[in-house]
Amino acid sequence: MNATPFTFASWNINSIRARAHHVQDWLERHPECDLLCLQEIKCEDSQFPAVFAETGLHVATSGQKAYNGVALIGRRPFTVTHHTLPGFEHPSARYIETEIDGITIGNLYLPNGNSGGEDGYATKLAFFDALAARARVLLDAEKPFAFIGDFNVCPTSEDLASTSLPPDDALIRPESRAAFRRLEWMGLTDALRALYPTGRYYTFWDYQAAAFHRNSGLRIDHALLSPRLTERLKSFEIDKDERAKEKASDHVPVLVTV
DNA sequence: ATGACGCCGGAACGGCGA
Repeated sequence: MNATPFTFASWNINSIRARAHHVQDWLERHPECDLLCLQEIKCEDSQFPAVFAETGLHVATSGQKAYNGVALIGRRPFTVTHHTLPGFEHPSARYIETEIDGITIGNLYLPNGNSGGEDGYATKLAFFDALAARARVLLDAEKPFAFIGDFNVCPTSEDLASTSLPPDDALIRPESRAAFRRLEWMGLTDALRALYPTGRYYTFWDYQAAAFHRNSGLRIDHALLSPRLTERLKSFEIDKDERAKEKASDHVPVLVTV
């Protein structure tokens, strides 16, 4: 087994151009983070702030205009294996995958599923189907891997403040939770719950109605680990302090160390 | 409480987010 710790993190940044300084500051305060997975960069590849590459970091993006978009920022060079999720044909930039230090990491931004009616919701389930198919491929190859990012699902009733969502919201619909559980049944492990089986942990607080002040949050940013990576799991942290900052994203960073 | 807040595009305010 690899004795050197490896730390990877996920952060839905809600526009990288609006919050590049937060990411820079955060990376300076977290030298242990080898790879940062960003979601909702909300810009095209060419608009991603140059400051990261200019300061010696390694950047890969799967961007698009105005909406969605994912990116990887690494301390060391890495290889991008996929810029889209195989089998997910919808033209939104929601997945980028790398292999680094022998670990495959899929950085994902799942559709919210509340807009676009039943078609919009079907797109969310279609992403889950493609993700399960990708998991099958990686499991069969016996790769140590992780899916990390904004899953836009609260897996159980313990993963949201009781008044934060209406009962038919796409983040808590039974089909959404079943799709998440299906990945667990395939053998993937919800890294936070492996270490903290019970208790309320949130990664998102709405901008509205003083949600952070009231701790009316959601746990929707997750890391699902393959069996071989789960054996190596050392810690899972939620950087809640980031939410209290001026001009914060509505999501906070989560860190996994193996 | 189809609202609040905050991003984007494009230069006002609708679309989208969760």
